[in-house]
Parts: sequence; C-alpha cells; structure tokens
Amino acid sequence: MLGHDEIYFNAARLECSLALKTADYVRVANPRIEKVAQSGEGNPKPKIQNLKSDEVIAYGKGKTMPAQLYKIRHSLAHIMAQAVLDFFPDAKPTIGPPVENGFYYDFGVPKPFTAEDLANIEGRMREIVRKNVAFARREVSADEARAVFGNNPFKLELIDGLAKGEDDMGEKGEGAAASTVISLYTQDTFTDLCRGPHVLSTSEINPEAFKISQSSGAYWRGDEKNAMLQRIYGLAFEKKEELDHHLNMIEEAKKRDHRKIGAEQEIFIFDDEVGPGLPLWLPNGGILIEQLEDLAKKMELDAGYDRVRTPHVTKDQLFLRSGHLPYYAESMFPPMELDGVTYYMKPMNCPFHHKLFAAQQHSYRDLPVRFAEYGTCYRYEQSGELQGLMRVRSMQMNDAHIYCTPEQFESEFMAVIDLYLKYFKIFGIDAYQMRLSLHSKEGLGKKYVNNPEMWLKTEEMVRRAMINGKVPFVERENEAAFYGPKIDVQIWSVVGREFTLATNQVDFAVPERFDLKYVDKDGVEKVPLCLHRAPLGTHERFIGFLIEHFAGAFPLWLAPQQATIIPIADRHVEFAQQVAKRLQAEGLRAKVDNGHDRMQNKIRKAQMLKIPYMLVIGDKELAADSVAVRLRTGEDLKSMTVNAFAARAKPIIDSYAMTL
RNA sequence: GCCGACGUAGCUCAAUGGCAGAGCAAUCGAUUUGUAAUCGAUAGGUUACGAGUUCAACUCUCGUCGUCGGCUCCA
Repeated sequence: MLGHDEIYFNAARLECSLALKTADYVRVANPRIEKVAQSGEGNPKPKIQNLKSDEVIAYGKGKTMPAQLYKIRHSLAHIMAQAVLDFFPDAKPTIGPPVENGFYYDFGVPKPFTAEDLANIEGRMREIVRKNVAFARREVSADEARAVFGNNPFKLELIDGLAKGEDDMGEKGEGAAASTVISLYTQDTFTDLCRGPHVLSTSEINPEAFKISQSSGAYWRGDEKNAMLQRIYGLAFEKKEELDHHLNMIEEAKKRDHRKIGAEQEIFIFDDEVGPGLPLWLPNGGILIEQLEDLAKKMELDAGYDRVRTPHVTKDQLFLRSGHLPYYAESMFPPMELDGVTYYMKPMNCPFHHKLFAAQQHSYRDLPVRFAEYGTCYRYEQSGELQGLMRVRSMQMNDAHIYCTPEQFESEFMAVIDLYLKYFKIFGIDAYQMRLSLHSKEGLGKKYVNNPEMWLKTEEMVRRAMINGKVPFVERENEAAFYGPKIDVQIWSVVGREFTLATNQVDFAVPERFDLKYVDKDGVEKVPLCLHRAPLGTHERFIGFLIEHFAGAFPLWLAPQQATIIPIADRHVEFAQQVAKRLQAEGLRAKVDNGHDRMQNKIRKAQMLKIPYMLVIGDKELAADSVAVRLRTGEDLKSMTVNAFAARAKPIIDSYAMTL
C-alpha cells in the first residue's frame, strides 16, 4: 500500500477519507508498521521497517512514533501527574504512556474527575511547561524505589514486577530483555517510576500544542477484575498547527459517522422498544442489503459455492457438540425452554453447515464442498460495546464454509483471499490490514483447542499461502479463533475504532467433533479441513463501513436512489412521472421530487443526500423528450434524451464502476 | 458488565426552580421559478420512563431505560 505515490485512505488513523501523497500519510498518520512476513525458509523473522530516517520509538503493539514526539507525549504524561497531585495530593499515579495522537495517565482516586477538574489540571500543566523545568534520570535499586513509592500500592506492584523482569502490563519481557535496571525521572516537584526517555526540559514542549481531551474509567492493568482507575487522555503534538489539524479532522470525521449519515439518508434506525444493538433497516437500507447480496451471489456462483439455508434457532445439543456451549454461552441470547428441550438462537452458522455436510456422503472427488448463506445470527454483546451498525446484537453474515482436503487447502484459502481482493477493488477499499491471527501457548486448552502440533502446522500453512500469494500481512499472537488460525481484515471506523471487516478462518478441530468425513483415494475415511470465511463480513458492519468509506456518496450501483427527477414547474410534473416510470422500467432507481420547492432547493436537497443524478425537466426537456443531467459532483452534463441518459447509466451500474 | 457525560417537537438546539421556544422538516395556501435554501399560515410537547423534594420541577434527589466517550470483551 505504501508503495504507491498517492493513496486514498479511508479512516485508519486519519479519521477521514483523504487522497494523500504517501510521504504525507507517513508524516501525518504515523502508520502502524508491524512484523511483515518475509519469504524464505522456516518462520519468517519479524522485521521492523523504518520508513523514516528519523529515530522512532516502538510503543503499544508494534506501533512506532518519532522519538521526539514520544518524549514530548511521555513527558506531558508526567506533567499531568504532577498537576493532578497538585490538586489531589492523595491520588495514586499508576502508568502514563504515550499513545497515538497523545498520551494518558491512570490514577487511583476515590472520585472521578469532573470537567472542572480537567480544566484546572490542563491549566496547571501549561504553567509547569512554561516554567521550563528539567527532567532528570536516576537509577536506583528495587528497595530504593520501594522507599520512594511506599504509599502507592500500584507502583509497588510495578516495582515487584520490574524486579522480576516484567513490563508495565505485568508481562514477561523477552528473555535477555528482562531488565533489572529501575529508573526514576524527576521534573520539578514530581518523581515517577519510568524507563524513559523524556525531553531534557519542558522548553522542548509547546504549551499550545497539547490539550486534555477526555477522562474515563480504566481497569488497573487492563483487567476487569482489578480496581477501576480514572484515566485522563491528552492530545499532544510538536506544533500547535498539528493539534488544530487533528481537532479539525475529528470534526470532519464526525460528519461522515455512519450513525449520522445513516439517519440523514434514512438507511437504518434503532428503536428503544426493539432493543439496543438490533437495527431496523429502512427501505434505503433494504436496497443496500439487496445490492450486496446480489453481488455476493454472483461472485460466489462464479467461485463455485452452493447456497444453503438454515434455521435461526436450534437445540442446545448442536452447540454442545460444536463446543460453543458452555464457553460461549455468555455471548448468546439466553436459552428458551420448551417441552423440556432447550433452544438457543444461533450466534453463528457453522454447526448448521457442518450438519448439511454430514448429511451427504462425500468422496474426495466431491471436494471441495462450499456452502454459502447470508445467515442471520444473534449475539448478546456487552451493552457497553455496542456501537451503531459496527457492533450489534443481530447480524446477517456473508458466511460460507469450505470443506476440503489438506492438499486443496492452499488453493482454497487463496481463492478466498482473491475473492476479498476482488470485492475490495469494487469498493475501492485500500486502507485495511490483513492480519494473520495466531494462537498463544498460554491459551492452549483454554481459549484455544489444545493441539499444539496442529496449531503450528496450520499457522504455517496459512503463512506460506499468503507469502506464495504475495499478499502483505502482519502477524498477531493470541487473536486466533478457538479452532484455528485466521486472516482477519482489519479496518478503522471513521472515529478511529478498529474492527474486523472480513475473516478467513482455518478450522482443524470442529469437523472432527461433528464426525465429518470423506472417503479418500485410498478408500480410507478422513476428516476434511474446514474454512470459515466472510469476505463481506456482516451487512451491519459492512454497510456501516461503506457509509463512512464513501461518506454517504455511494457508487451508482449501490445508491438507494440513483436519480431524482426535478420538474421546474407544475406543468412538467406529468412528464417527470413518465420519465421516472421509463427509467424504473430500465432498472434505474429514480423518483420525482414533486414538492413545493423551487428547483434550486430541490437540487440542494438531492445534493445533500448525495443522490448521484439530478435530472431537471423544464420546457426544453419536455419538448425534446430529454432530461438535463446534473451529477452530484456538481458537473452539468446539459440535456440529453431520456434514452441516452439510460444508455449512459446502465453500463456504469452493471460494471460496478465508481464513475457517474 | 465497569467509569463518566448526556436524554426537550421528526432533526439540530434554546429555556437553571416561576406560562416550554427557534430554525429546518411536515401540512395548507400563494408563487411556476433553469442548476446548493421563494413567501405566508397552520400543526406538532405528559421535557425518555417511574418515584421523591418543593407553593411550584425541563431544571434538584433517587431508580429504570436508552445514547455517547472510554475500559473490558469481540469464535
């Protein structure tokens, strides 16, 4: 992606869709640069690519930021802690790292911070920065450190961990990386346990280039069983213009939030009496869904899939067999008891497809078998995690299961990846990241099927397939499905949240539980491998993503209303209605705007709804059987006959083109 | 689920303890207009829901529901 000179990024870290020069993207967005799989023998060696000649510092999961920015943000976190202690001497500072766009600090305090507190803290921080205080480093023994932080149980826990070679999150460092050096940084009146680095003096920090953005609760060390701390987030950049630019981008991003556009364009609603996370699709949303399903059916027919249908409800036995119960029960809607039988709404389609596979005899000659279904699933997601269409409780999944032999695995897996890429090309999606999600040793037998050999084997199969297919990807541990590794397509919503848009999963475990088999060449019954794939994810998330991706300006083939016909005066309405009928007969979604407004206002309304074509009809058009065509881009194509207009639009629709 | 903020007309917002208002949208009327807002009128509300304090509650308190931002989670 970064190979292109100029790229169109949707959300990612830019929080809005922009065509950018790669160099600008690298500068502004600070892209995630992670382990990139290398071709060659054995496991690829992780490699951090430095796209910038400037010094960068790694933080978080494989992310980097320029060293100076890191120091500024990290130092501001300490200054924030100092300011907080000025107002709340009993607050217990815990950790305060730099993050994308800024920094945060978590405090143990008896009461959450108020908006007024935050304003005071921000003001105090500015005073400290302006005093040009120095940051001084000092290395101490664990016992000395304990003496300094004797009244702060969080810091004592960190010191104990450091003494054992753990990092901030209580995780073991990599062998030799385990450090016994404990360092303190002091600025002004405040000393913190910290590995650094920091600015030498606050004179390196622009007091106008940072801002406290929000506060919220956060669990100590990210574990919900631990104490709830209060986190304060700050935004920080080197220059004020960069902060202003960032704030401006956030404002722009809000305008294309799918929740806002979804309401404006009447695509979906939520209703309190229906329930949270249960979207209702208005007619415009219905059109989007049908267009996507038509596309999927065409593409999947070409790719050799068979379509199946399965029920929404099933007996508990099915999910006991699949292994979802009892482990997945808390993410399922509660059971229904009828006549002594327990039923569940399905959270996924796989077990049903497995049953379909099992219902027929299979020879190796029949494989691969590919069952596709836009299945409706229900998951009881935690209330706090619901977000518009991006995370819901009822969803329609572009699901399919492919049953194949190990020999067929690579070509089947890559055929799915190719399908992704075809879809993404149609939609112009290029700001995504393919992520090879791996198991973790610690999770074996808990989060993951306890079969270490098969994990390593299938992970290597996927890795090799991706390398052979020359598809760039990153690797991430502890993100696999319980039954096998997967390639997830990660995208960022316009407000900056990361989501899995599509997935392609290997399953080496569940087919056996369902006793699935085929008869191989040698006459022996064998268990097939299964691929779970959903290139278009769910309608809910995919459409939520598309709304933001296109900022509501859908390509012609998707646009719920493709043309609005605008009669200039009442005497043109009848002809306008005829034109609408004729265009509808040609398969175009056209409607007459016969409201009381003047033409200018009708154009304005259509423009705001991002309707692709505005067809103006006045005396001239009435006489010539024509329409005056205006595009939503503002371009005026002047008058053309109704037939000429239809002949222009239809191939654009049929080819899924982005042009109008 | 946890922490916090918020919930007023279809939408965006005003009214801080004393008669609930504006713009847009809707409806009706006038206008018949050539590429991003014609004029006028009408209608629209148990201020999310339920309790409490008060002479008086949109406003203060408690609970419930929902939304938003984080945290956690995300097969």
